[in-house]
Amino acid sequence: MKILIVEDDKNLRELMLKALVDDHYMVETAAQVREAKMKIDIYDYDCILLDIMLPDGSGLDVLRQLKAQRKAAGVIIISAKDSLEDKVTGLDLGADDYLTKPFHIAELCARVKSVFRRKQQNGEHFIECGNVKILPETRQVLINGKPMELLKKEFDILHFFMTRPERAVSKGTLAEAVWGDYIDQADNYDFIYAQMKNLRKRLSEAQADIEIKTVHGYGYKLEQR
Amino acid sequence: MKILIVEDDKNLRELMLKALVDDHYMVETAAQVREAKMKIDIYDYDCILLDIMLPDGSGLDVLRQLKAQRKAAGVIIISAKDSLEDKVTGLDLGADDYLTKPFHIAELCARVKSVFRRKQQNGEHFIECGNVKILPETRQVLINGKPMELLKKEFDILHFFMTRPERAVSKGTLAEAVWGDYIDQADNYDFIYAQMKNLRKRLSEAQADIEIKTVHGYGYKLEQR
DNA sequence: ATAATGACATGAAAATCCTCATTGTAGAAG
DNA sequence: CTTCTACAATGAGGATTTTCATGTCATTAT
Repeated sequence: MKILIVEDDKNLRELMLKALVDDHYMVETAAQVREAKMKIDIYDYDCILLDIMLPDGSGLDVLRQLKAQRKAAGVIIISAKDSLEDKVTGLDLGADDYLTKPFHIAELCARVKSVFRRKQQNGEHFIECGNVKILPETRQVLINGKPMELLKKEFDILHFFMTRPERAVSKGTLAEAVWGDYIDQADNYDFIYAQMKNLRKRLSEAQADIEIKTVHGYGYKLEQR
Repeated sequence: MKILIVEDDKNLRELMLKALVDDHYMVETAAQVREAKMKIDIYDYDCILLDIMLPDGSGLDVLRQLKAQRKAAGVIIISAKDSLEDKVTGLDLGADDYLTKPFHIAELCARVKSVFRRKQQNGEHFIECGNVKILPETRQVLINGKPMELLKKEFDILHFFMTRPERAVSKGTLAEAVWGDYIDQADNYDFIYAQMKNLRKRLSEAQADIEIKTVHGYGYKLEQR
């Protein structure tokens, strides 16, 4: 159970950190929007505690990136005073809960626990992009609601790109994510080309309105038409 | 870069936690021998900060388990007063550095950094068991110094067991580690049986003095003859 | 002890995945 | 605009991995 705390106030951050570590979560922290975005990009968190007023921007931007990347993390928004506006925008953007400063640490722990509880129950996780929907749990793919067959690696690759739609990804990153660590500094990427060809064929045959475009000299990028 | 802090003094633990988190490491903590052993069993850390005097036993036991499991984590021993005995035993057991309480947090950070530096340089990581030696970086296997060929999955499986010699491992755990998350609650384990057969054949043909025995109703276990 | 049941092993067949040789294409340089 | 070069796509073949059908072994019950 991995949590990211995004909070610029050092004292509060450490207070939260301590409480959650004591509750046996794996916790990381970020003090700024920039740092938070970077970490979210790299790691998958289960829950994010998100302050809105940050020195270099609004926490809501972090939330936007999170949703754009289709990350499944639960989000608890934390904001000074009860700025109704932020609360509404936050919940609109898909936050799971809202906590107003100041708050009791026990209250925080309870909210975190309940986010996890809800995440456990709603087993209907899915990722959608255009007319393509995938269900990671069962490794199923639906196009316009019709199921379509993908082989293991094909699914892994599609899943990878649907997590990062519209973003260019290098072949090295893709290889590491789908094939594992030991392949990272590969001398040739023929195995990617081969899988790409098959996956693209399947997507086009199934009339998906998404497409994996190549970024010459770099990698690939999933685009919606 | 993942660090585990094993320290029973709450204040010191949090001080260390804070400093290392600020240095952008991923940090987890344990207050007891029991907790530390559990976490080491499950996760792979790059560095472990290990207090010796703990409420439920000696930190040296944690170190022993670590080495028995052939984990690659660097270890910095932390001990009250400079008990020369613990220091010697610790370094004997393969600790990388030694720090005496009380110490400056800056000193700790410097030591951690240097452990990582050394780990980067020494590229000669290997795991050995009986007359079998494997080099994870290059995915090579040597038996009595003679190289032997293993296929990808075979290597992954052998590597997995050499990390946990003499310990029984369930098929579910093996599957999760070698094949990935989505396979965990598999309905049948034929794919394991198949790989097991091939790996065993190769090991016996190459005259390895290790053997993967089956633990009926549970899984497998690597034994040295 | 023997039979019955579930767990594991085995060899062969099938499916999947990767490699290779070849062809096509984008971008840079002339 | 043409040529050159590196990168990417393709199809076929080969290698690896998984599945399947069957046989063997361990454990429990009879």
